[in-house]
Amino acid sequence: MDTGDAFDPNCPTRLVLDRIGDKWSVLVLLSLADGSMRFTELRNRIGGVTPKVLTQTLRAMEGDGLLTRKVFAEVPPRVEYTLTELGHSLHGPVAAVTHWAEQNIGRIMESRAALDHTR
Amino acid sequence: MDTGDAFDPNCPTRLVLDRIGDKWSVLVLLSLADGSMRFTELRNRIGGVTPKVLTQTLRAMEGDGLLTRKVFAEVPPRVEYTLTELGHSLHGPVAAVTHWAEQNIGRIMESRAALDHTR
DNA sequence: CAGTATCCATAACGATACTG
DNA sequence: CAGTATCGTTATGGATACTG
Repeated sequence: MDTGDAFDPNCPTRLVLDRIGDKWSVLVLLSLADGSMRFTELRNRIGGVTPKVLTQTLRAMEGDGLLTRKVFAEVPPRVEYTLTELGHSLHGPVAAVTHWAEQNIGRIMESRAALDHTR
Repeated sequence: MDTGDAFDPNCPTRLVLDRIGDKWSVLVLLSLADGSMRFTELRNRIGGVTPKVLTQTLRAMEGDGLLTRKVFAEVPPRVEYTLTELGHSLHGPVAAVTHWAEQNIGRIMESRAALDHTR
């Protein structure tokens, strides 16, 4: 089995799960899957995210090599965020989870409601 | 595209991602994939988790219908946690992500180190 | 346009001790 | 055995205002 080291505190699973666990990284990944976007484009596409948090998310993903940040020396400034090959390769697995979520959210909501009276 | 509603605040993606985003849910899921386990078994298998947090995790997953909690009226008490069909169905997508993590953790670590001098 | 800076609220997580 | 209770720390995310 390849799940053994998932219980190691230093395991890769933890690191990646921490990344996709935050609210915004997955949304950035899905947004950029179609192509490059600028900061404000991302901000508009992903409703509810503040610039501070979006910046944090982008910097973290850049640090992990999931995307690149390209600054154009223009006025007004332009910054393009683009998924790397590594970032694209994560899209498939993440899409599998989001697809599962869409398929099964109904059952989850039913379970949440149904358990109340048994507790 | 089926990613549209991922940007809806009430979207299923958010709910599921919040669940697998916490440190322990995925480890519980992976642990129970092989079969039922008792509370203390889980606690020993998943190093570093406190009883309080493990209980919280199990209750949340039970509420979502991912696992069942069966209490045996015995002395000493025995409680078995078992993955539901729904829980098992989530194992595949999650395993895809953990597998990706194991395959690509090396590149992530390299990126983290390489970016330092460019900032 | 693309961010930074500052402050704040919350909650996730952990340590420890105790109980049906 | 399988939790619960209490307390404390820290990390995350958000609101708001300002800047190169």
